[in-house]
Amino acid sequence: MKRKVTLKQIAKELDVSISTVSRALSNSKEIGEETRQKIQAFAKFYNYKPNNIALSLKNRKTKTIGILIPEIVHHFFSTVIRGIEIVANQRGYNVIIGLSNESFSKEVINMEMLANGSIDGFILSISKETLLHQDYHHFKETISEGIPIVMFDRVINEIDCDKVIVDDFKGSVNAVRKLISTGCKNIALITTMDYVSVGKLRTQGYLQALEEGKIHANSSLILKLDDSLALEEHLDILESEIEQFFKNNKIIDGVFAVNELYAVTAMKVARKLNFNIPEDIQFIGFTDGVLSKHARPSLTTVSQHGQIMGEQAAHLLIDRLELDDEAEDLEYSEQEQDMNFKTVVIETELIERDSTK
Amino acid sequence: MKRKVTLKQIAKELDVSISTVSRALSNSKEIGEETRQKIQAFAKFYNYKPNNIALSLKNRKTKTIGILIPEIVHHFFSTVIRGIEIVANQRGYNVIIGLSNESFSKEVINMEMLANGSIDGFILSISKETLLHQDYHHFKETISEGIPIVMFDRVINEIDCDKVIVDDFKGSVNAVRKLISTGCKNIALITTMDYVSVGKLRTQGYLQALEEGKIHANSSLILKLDDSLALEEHLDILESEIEQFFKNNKIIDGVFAVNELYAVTAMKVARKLNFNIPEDIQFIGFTDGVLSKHARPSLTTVSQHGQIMGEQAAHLLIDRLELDDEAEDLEYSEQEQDMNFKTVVIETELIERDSTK
DNA sequence: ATTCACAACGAAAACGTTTGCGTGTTAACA
DNA sequence: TGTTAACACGCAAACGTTTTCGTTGTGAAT
Repeated sequence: MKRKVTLKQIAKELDVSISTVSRALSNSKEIGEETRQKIQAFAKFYNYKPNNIALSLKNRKTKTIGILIPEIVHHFFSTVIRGIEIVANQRGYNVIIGLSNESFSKEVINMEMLANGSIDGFILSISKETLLHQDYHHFKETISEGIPIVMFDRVINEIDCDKVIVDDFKGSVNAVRKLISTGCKNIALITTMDYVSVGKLRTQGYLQALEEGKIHANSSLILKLDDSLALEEHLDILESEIEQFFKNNKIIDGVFAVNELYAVTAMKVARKLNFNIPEDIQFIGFTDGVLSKHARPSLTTVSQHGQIMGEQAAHLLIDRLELDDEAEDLEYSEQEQDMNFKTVVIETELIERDSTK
Repeated sequence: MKRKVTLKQIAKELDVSISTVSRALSNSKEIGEETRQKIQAFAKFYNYKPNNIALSLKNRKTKTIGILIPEIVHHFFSTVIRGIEIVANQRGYNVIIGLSNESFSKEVINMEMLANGSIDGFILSISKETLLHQDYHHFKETISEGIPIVMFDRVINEIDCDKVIVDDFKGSVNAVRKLISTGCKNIALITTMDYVSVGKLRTQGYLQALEEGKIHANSSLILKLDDSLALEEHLDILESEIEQFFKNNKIIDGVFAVNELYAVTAMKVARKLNFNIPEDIQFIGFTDGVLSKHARPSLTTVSQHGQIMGEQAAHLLIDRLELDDEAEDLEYSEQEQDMNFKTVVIETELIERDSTK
């Protein structure tokens, strides 16, 4: 078990000073040709690699970014992570992951844990519980400590930082427009309780499209489901709720659901009730995942382009981190006033499959 | 932008030494009651938290574990990560993630990047390309540098380290037994090229079960698919390959597929060919994911219990890390001979759904 | 012979901690 | 009054780097 070799050891072995070794390895021309060669050869032989932790301490930056998300066994979130990881790696950063599991306290704990020097900045999506409590002190504190944050998907206006979102409103409008244009007259909305900002926006998009299409919104065609129903265990309850909903509203000829699971489940129920899809009733779901692609019939969806969101978020964060660097060099840090936060909006895309005409 | 406060700043402000501050905060009774109170109050007020990087450097351990996997947009792998994260957090560790994207070089780069002090140990699943090349030098080097590795799912015997696997052989035997016991006489196997160890084992399990059931293995009933066909873009090719396979072998009345996607796609094709499931033909897939649960009909699967695998892997790694600590304290590090590596085998579970009788 | 420039290298500080050891003060004891 | 022990605290090293600021030694120019 050969422990990793350090500058000090090389220096001792070659009977030179630590600084000489350091300089030789960085090809400084202050060091004589001969010694440089010797040191480099020795270092290569012993596979010397500078210790990241020591570098982090010295440079006061870790070159790693913290990702904080509610859940990882989730197609959308894992896609975002992939996007972040790709860009981070390209630009020389690592990613460290924290899961809030939709819990406020876990979000706070994780954040504080990572904020103590482990990371240079955060990319995060807010947990439902946090959105419910509307307690954002941990975000504010982190930012005030000089650690930049980039929020994606589930964001809040209250916090000043870079953001990456999709146009939930526009995406929903487009989806419902599609239903209208293919002849739907009674379009149902299946959604969650709307304390999650994106849910609210999707509902508004639905209403907007109806209005445009001169269709009177009918509140009995809106099914608001408790969030816990999204959990795997309650699949049967979810189905029966939707079944009841369909039975109470036989006129439904189009369904827009705010997530994939709701849409696919609704399709399943509709088929059970002997509806023909898409002839009798059409379906569109928000968020494109594996389920949509393999459902029968395959589901038309509004794609959020998770990977692109992740890539953009990573770029935003790293840009800011490296901009901060320069600012520090130039002693500019005083001008904190106009941080120039950006909000990048990713265009959604309607992926048409067999659940619509 | 209030930068994080350090011991030095507190010391200066309160006109005591750094060591006094450090001791006061750790409740050392070497410090007088009064000063201790004063320092603690001050620290709390300024929200002092020790800098993780400095601690890591001092303690020569980072309290973070590196996860290295081929892909993250993948139900099984993300489930494992969740398991790891839960245990890691419980035991005071963070997780940092690297994706190899099934590429050998990315695996090596990522590994070297993290091995330079960023992590205390690895939990990883080997990329396909690495398995193909059979080049394992990076694992060996990492281990020889004193960084422990825990492998899961895709493991190799050649490397001495802790491992967490499922009994792919037994799981497959059970699955095929199930098919036999429900009357299948001509059972097909849909698999990948078998340089991935788990694929080979699953094939062996299939053959074993056939033998037990006195069924003569028929090589034309084994469909070996190129790995690239698993990619999303080639879904249609995948379908047509399977369709051809079915048409060439009309006697098939049971299908065992080594992954969820193959099984679900095969079901889709079978339905298209007007087979009744499970009356005419039954299906079982290895690996339980979202697809299986929501397929029509829902797919009977062999669950690998990814989360449990992750939890076990994390426990194995952290146990070893903390055991190493003691060893160091006791100057025991010499006895490197018998490292006592464990291989934990997670029991698979046959989750019966509607694709089997 | 003296100065000077330059090449080649070393000492030490700094990043933020923890900790072994040393030291000064006080109070108790003989 | 002198010795000592307990107490309360400071110094400095160490973790592994990078980098600023010296400090040598050598050859050339004056």
